[in-house]
Amino acid sequence: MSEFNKEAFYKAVYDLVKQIPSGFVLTYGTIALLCGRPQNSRLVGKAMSQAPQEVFAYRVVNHIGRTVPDWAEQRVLLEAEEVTFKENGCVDLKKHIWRGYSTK
DNA sequence: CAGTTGACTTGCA
DNA sequence: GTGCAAGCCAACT
Repeated sequence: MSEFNKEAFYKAVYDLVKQIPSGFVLTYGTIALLCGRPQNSRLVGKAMSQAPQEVFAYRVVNHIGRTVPDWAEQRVLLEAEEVTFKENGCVDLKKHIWRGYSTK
């Protein structure tokens, strides 16, 4: 039976986010996909909301590069990591999307 | 225990 | 890229 533990998913998300190098970002959908739940992108966000400070939650953005609805510090932290932001407030995913899990 | 909400994604226009 | 609608699942009310 395919029992899915939220705890395992959360741990996988945290472990993955912790591995993100500076200057790179990842989308919730990508994280959810790598954790084996492409449809649970919301759970990734929910996990991040409960994530401890030892997790680089600020390196996680949504699929257009938009930051968290109510987290002004995130942009500052990303800018400090040489992450470029566009005038519309979106991160340049084309340059900063992390591919460490699958280098081609 | 049913309904609403949310740090989201995808598809269509 | 932007806007609207539908889908998805856990947590909250």
